[in-house]
Amino acid sequence: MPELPEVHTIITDLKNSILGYTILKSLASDRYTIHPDKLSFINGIEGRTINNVNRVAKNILLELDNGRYIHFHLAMTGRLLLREDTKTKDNWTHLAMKLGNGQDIKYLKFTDMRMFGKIGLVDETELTTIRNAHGPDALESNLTTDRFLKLIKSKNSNIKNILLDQAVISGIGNIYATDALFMANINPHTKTKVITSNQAEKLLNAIKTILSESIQHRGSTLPDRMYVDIFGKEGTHQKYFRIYMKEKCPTCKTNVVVEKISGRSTYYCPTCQF
DNA sequence: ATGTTTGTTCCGAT
DNA sequence: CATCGGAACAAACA
Repeated sequence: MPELPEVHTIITDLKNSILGYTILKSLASDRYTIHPDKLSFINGIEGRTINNVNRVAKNILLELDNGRYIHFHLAMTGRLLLREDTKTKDNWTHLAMKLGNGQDIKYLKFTDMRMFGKIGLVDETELTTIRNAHGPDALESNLTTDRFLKLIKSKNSNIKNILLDQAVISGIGNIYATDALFMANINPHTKTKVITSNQAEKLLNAIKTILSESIQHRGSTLPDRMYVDIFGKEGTHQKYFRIYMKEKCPTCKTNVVVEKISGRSTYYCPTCQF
């Protein structure tokens, strides 16, 4: 699924494409769970204008002119697609919205093959709940090494798990956690309690560097093409993966170890990461 | 057929 | 009561 850079790309493109557009009509599938329910969702969004688009962790929020927000989470296989007309048939479409600004018409669709994602209409209180469920954003400028160190030591687990825990620090997923640990020369099994301040600084820098690079590359699209931007185009950061999906360490050519950590494929170099 | 998959949440064990 | 780790959620592909 989309991690922070992919969601960031979607948010940026949406801001440039649909601000000031009104939701003229919407069509929702019966197979998908919509919060609070399909009818109140549709009644709550039709006729409303989109005033802003924001990201909270990997959540996408469209701010409406009635103080409420359309909430999307793409999970593993969700997509938001913006179409100029209705000719394109997109598989697994669970919500389609007709948008207009008095001049032109656009169609915004939410599709999700595996249906782990979320569609909802939330108020300010519910948005606060979503915000409070997440730790600081990985790219937040006031996230210092000291604060990062305290955060990762707040739980007793291995560093790979902690990086994926959105309640600790938000925005990082399996791919970027894997690459950041390689860049910081930290073995993914390392318990956070033994991580030093120097290691934390190096890791935080690696996280910020990798996420920023990926944003420059408009995110990563894996061979299954599950992530594409709102125009249906692939990202290019997969060309710049450091160790994710690699067979040999790019630094020392040792065979990369692939193993599951908490059910997620983790790649690391047994020589360079300790 | 079996094993994969970019995420999150819930439930059981400790 | 808090914390941790694995299973489950569902579908397509190799």
